[in-house]
Amino acid sequence: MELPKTYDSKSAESKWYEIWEKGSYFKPKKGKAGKPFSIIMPPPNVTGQLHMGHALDITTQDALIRFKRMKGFETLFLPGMDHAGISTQVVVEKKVKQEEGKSRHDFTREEFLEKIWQWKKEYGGIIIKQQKAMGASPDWDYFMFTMDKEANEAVNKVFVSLYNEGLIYQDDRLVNWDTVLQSAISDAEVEYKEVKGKFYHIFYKVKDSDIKLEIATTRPETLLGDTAIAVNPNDERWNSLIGKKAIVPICNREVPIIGDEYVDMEKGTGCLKVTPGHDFNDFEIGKRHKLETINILNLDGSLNEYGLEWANKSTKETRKGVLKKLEELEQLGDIKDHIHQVGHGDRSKTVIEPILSKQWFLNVHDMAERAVNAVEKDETKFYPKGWENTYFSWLREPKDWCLSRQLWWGHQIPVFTCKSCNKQWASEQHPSSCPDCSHQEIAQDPDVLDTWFSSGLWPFSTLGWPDPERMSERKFDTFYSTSVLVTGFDIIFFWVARMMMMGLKNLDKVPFEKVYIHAIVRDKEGRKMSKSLGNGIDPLDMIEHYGADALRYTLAAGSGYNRNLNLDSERIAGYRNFINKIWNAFRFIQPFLNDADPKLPDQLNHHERWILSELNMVTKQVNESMEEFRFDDSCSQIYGFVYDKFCSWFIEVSKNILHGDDQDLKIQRASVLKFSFKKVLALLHPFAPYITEELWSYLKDPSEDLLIVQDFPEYDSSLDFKQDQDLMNNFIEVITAVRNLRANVNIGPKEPLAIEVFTDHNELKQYLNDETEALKDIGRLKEITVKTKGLDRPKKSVMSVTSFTEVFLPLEGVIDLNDQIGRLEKSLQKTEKEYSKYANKLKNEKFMKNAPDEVVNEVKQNAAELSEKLKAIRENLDIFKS
RNA sequence: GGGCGAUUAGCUCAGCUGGGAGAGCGCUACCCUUACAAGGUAGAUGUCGGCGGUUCGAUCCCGUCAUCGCCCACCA
Repeated sequence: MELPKTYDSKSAESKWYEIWEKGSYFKPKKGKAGKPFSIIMPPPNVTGQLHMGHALDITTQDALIRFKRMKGFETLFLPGMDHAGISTQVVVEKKVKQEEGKSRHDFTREEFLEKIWQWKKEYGGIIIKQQKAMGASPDWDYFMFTMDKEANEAVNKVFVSLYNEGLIYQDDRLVNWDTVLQSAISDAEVEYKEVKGKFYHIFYKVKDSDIKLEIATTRPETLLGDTAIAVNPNDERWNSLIGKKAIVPICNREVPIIGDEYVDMEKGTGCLKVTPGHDFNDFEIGKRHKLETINILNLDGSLNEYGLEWANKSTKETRKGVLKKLEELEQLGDIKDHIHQVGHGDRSKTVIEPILSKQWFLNVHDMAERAVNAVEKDETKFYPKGWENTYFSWLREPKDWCLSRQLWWGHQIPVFTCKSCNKQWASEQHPSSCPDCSHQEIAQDPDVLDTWFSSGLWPFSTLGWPDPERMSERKFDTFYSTSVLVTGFDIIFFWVARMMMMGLKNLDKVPFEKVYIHAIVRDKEGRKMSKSLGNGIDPLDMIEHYGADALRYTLAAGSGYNRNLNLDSERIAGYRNFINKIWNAFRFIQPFLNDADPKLPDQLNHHERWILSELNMVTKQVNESMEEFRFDDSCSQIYGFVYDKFCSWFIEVSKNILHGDDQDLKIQRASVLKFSFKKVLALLHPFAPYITEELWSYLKDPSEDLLIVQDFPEYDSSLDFKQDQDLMNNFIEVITAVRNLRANVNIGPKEPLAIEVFTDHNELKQYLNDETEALKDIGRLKEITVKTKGLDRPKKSVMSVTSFTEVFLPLEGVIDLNDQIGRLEKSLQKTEKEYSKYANKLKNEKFMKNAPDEVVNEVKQNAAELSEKLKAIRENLDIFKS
């Protein structure tokens, strides 16, 4: 059968994914390791399209899962999807607006929710197909959506228990109000961005006096809600005014002048207007001084009746109007440019207005403390460890979590109020009557919970909690705590911290033993990939062009303990070439497979021991680096082995045997090739599942199952052959020397040469004699003579010196002696420089006294080898010069 | 303002507990050599950000400065 010259990723990908999925290969099964390994996939948004961040998520998680599955762990990779409250509702609102010209308020809540579900059915979850294209191997039967009734059950259960414990409470507070979404959002959802603004200086008159207080503000329109003027009680300039009244311009409100240490005498003018209704700090001052809190805004951000003539106008218009009026009143002072940080909603990108409103809060104080302790005690470990700081920094100063959102799409808050007696209580089930007065008219709180509330429960709600039957079906006891959480650092606060708190609170057990924080994917210039910059690389495009394996390998090779992964599509092309290289290595060995024994032969020669030993080293390193999430190391180890050992040398030195007549040798070599190539495929499989499964199907014995469930290679001490590795390095040096000489004297690669090699290294001499056929083949030589160093050096020749050999290429006709001498002198210089490095150390008494023996010995050995090389070069130079 | 991180070949980055620096891509020259031109062979390139210190020895440890990035806090 003739295989095509290039690997066709598309046909392999669709073929194997279906076989794996239909064959239930993704399902957890008890394996030889006898231990569970579980990863809960961070649920992508139902509105999501696969981007490179997801692709990286999938790649690293799936590599771990496939690795552990092959090692015989009972692996669960649990997929899911997030309802993404705000994003989804916004998407559907936009669609309805476009198609029907209506807003959500033109529908009842039930009607609109029905539209969202309909949207979800039609358009949601495209990302699932995209995850499959990446080759993700989760057990799809475990799939869960955060709005499924099972998830809702968990949400209600947790909410009610926290409510009954008094940790969830309702309060009138200043919250971050998103005027576009018309909902409160949590502190974590506010992004601070630098904005160019202005400092407006305003004069406030002091009542019954001629004094005018100059006050600086960036938001002059908020003066309509001022309820005090504050100065620092230690401020000699103003503290005598404390207790007097000031008059707020325009609205002419009389407000007290108060003293508060919060006021910074250096900042601004040293006087502060206090607006408790629209500033977090002012709100605190207001509480301390029992000030009135005035709300001047409507929920859409426009001014309310306190806005006077600007009622129903935007804050922007109001600001203009207020300034103009102040100018007319001659109460406007300097205006200075000012750069400051302003909070924006991370979804809507609009300026966040602090607004007083009644919201549900969760007191996280104790939960946060436990979450901190668990990490301090290593119950959960971060990789890389540095990210613990980010986690701690948030949890050590926790603010109560604003849980309620004024949206429709989400888990409705399970708090009920009796319309008759006003009793308020929380209940997991929708109650039919009031527990106190039995009245049947009951209202449920209209708000829904922050999306992250249900996400916080994800590690256990997906495993069936709280229903005992479901928990046993889903093997809760086996898989909780989960083994690893893989995610990006941007959601350590949002998600990791919340899962930790919720897991510890509800189950007394951490939700995951390890957290691997991977890099953020950026473009090749290190910029964040974004739609507006147009610098995004679409994973699906890349799969289309280069194949899923190439994309996965690129992402894995770029993933270690780094915080940025700058991705260039050229790198993906590079790894596509690597995948193709594997394909062609297979094309080479394939015709000889029939001769191969399924087992490793008892007899092994130099090169066979060498390749097995190299493979063994790589196997060891890959196993180790995978455990530490150093995918970059794993990938470069395998890459180097495949290219530089297996393809460049082992296949090359095998050609003369495979094309030769010695049947026994042929079988032996074919067996080793097959054995080692199968191991390579297994090592590669976690990163490049498709091509490896494809090639495995040609290589496997009939009794063997698919590669996805084969044993992962393990280190085997009986396959360590150090001496063969050393000798092979010398062998490679000789070949390289020949190629070098050929290039130096401009002899084409096809011209067969005769060479003479001189060496005093007895094992190497034997080795070179054993392998003359290989040498001839690779070096394009017609003859090779191996001799003891010393006499008989050929006269008319060019030569090169390696660690243990002198390689001579005798030349007929005239050779350019000067050229040859020049080359040798260059080599001499280089070697001398290197030698002196070591020689100086050996002369250094302090070094000899202080350095550890092993270092001294190594230096001695290097010096000896270089000294011999120097001697050889000098001798040969003398000959050429004479 | 507080914290974290980075600075190594043209680009992207490795470099584990200190023993004289590596990879991939790119570049140059020569090769369509019977697995692979998505390939092969040979090659060039670094004051390891600056300055001090510890040490026999520093890319690695300490101090300091510079530049860049991120997170948190702060709408006077």
